[in-house]
Amino acid sequence: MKLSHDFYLYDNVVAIAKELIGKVLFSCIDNQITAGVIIETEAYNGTDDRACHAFGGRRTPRTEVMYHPGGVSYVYLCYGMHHLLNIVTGPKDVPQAVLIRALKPLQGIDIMRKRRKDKVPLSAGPGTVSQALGITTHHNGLSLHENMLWIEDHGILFESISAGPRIGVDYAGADALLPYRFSLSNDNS
DNA sequence: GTATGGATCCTT
DNA sequence: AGGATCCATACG
Repeated sequence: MKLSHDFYLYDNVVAIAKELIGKVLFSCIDNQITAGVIIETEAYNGTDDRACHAFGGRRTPRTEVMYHPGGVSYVYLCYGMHHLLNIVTGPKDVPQAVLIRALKPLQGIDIMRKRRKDKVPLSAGPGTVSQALGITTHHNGLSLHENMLWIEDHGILFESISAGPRIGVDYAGADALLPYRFSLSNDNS
């Protein structure tokens, strides 16, 4: 079943980023259901996090959705060509989000391969995750309690989850070193 | 209005 | 190791 409102509203994006490892992300786009187990995430922790788009309270048309109550999508274009999928968390007006960086494909794998044009990896790396699921900026601001994009708890537990610095945020100075990236420690592929 | 650079991916 | 590729943002 879908994760509850409370799961997303908890005011601790780092804890949520870790808890999302092992949950199952679904999309139903163009009448095609695809899903995968979340195996890598990163937390972006509000106005005090230099790596966060909402650092310093920046509120623009792009970042607006991060200020919504948790439980909606935040999709934006990176490097002019990659759509990156984030999950907004925390209370209203607290701009926190979790970047989904990698999935273990679970359902609709043929569809995912087709969307990826048979390239590998199928869904490891934030740009490829969105592509495999059919996510674009058109899917920004979707509620995860509806039937286009949602996350379920299938009771999957992993023995050890490792934390480390986030990828590609060197510009964030000391904040780039924070252990806000979570992934599986050992290969369970 | 212009300028700048990025939460990346893919091929060499 | 480097090119692709273009929007969002910041600045004037």
